[in-house]
Amino acid sequence: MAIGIQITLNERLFLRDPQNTVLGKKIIKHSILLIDEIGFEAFTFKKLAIQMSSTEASVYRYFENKHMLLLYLVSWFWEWVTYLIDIHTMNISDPVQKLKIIISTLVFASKENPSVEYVNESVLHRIMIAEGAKAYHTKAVDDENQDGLFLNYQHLVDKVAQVVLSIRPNFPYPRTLASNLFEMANNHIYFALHLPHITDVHVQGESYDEVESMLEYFGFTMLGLPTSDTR
Amino acid sequence: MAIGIQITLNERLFLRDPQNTVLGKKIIKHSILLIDEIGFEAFTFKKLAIQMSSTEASVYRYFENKHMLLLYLVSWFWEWVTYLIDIHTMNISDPVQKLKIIISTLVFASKENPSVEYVNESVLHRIMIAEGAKAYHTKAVDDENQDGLFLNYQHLVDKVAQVVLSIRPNFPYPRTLASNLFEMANNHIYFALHLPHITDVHVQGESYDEVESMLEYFGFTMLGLPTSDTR
DNA sequence: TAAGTTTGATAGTATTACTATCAAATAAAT
DNA sequence: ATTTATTTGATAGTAATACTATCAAACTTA
Repeated sequence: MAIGIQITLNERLFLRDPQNTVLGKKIIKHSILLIDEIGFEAFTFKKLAIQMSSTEASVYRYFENKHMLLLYLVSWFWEWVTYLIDIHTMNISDPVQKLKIIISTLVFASKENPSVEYVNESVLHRIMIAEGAKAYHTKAVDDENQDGLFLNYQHLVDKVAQVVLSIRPNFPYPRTLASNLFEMANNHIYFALHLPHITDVHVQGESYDEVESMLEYFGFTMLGLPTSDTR
Repeated sequence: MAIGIQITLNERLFLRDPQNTVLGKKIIKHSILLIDEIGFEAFTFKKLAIQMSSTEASVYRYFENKHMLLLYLVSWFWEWVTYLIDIHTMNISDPVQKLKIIISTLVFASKENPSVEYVNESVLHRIMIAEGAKAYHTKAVDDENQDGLFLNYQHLVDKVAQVVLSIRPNFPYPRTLASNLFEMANNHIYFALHLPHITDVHVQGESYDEVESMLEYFGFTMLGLPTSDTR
């Protein structure tokens, strides 16, 4: 009797809904762990099947290929972040406060733990940071976009853009700012860990405080808001 | 008697320097065209060999694998952008003007045509936009960074960060701003072309004027500079 | 308890990602 | 001008990847 949040995803992402079956959930669970461990390039359905004591054919009954599985995980993540943002900003009316909460939710997505026992959100967050960009950098983007496979991300960007506009109705680039905050969040955690020369922030373990301050500084400065900077 | 700019790259990027031989240059030339055409995932050394009327084995004598070839192209691109920025800012002393030139160089990299006959810069720019991020999103980043395979990009970020600091000596995130401008430039061209919902800019053909204005707006606003916005 | 659905087991194919070998062509050195 | 060295092409081969197909066993639902 898990509380179970509702994560509704585009049906074209999968051949058979993994959320409906034991095997499906096992696929999600182990794919997250395995992609994190060996990286998306080295990840194969064969290896996944072995690790979860199933067979390649069974995995192929749920996902067309590993790219679709990645797309599924990415959509799941954005849907989940949307959910977190919604519950955290539910009773907040001040849009500036909302933006602050959005930023901290984004950065600390890994810390939250909803009752979806087959998804390790902390590991999924790492996958998003390391592999997320690959979901939309393919020759099939246009078709996939046509099929609505990126709607979750689009809606989230939309939502944040609305907050931006309610802070500064004349801000000329609300979606750009919104998506940039998302991209920066993941990028600069990655840079801090692997290419420290091209960022100024540091992370130790899963403490992303400096990333949060940095995003607030960028977002707030862009909107002409005072930056607290008390850190 | 080509004028021939000097593009010096880390020797670990290749097994044999492609710039030194006819076959090497052919590999660079055709790999750029083929990656652009079919995408990096579908690109193989076999297909490349066929397209350039050579053999798989010959290509493998120059590059360890296609990932190293991509790394080579990415390094080449950043080295070339660095060169362009250097010649364009050579006689400019005002750092604000310098930043402006950096941004426009970045965005219009595809338009410039130095005398490197085997590199189609316009197509390479497209590859950077579509595939560039894959160069550093791998499990081997740390080793490759250790080997200095990302130094070109790092140095360029460094250079821009210095300009940022000469405009605002106390700006807390000079490298972050610099790398973000680079990432945004490519990302938002890509978004405009493929995921228009998550950006505000538009591009038609290879006209990136709106991207340039947007980057100026972001960069200048972050540094507390007036934005011209006359467009 | 019969019918339907899902999974496992196994097999098979085309392609990918290489490595190895050797002869032919080309370039460099004497 | 000819030996020597280097580069390329041609071919072959192997292990892994990315699938598809088939059929029986297990499990669920009616």
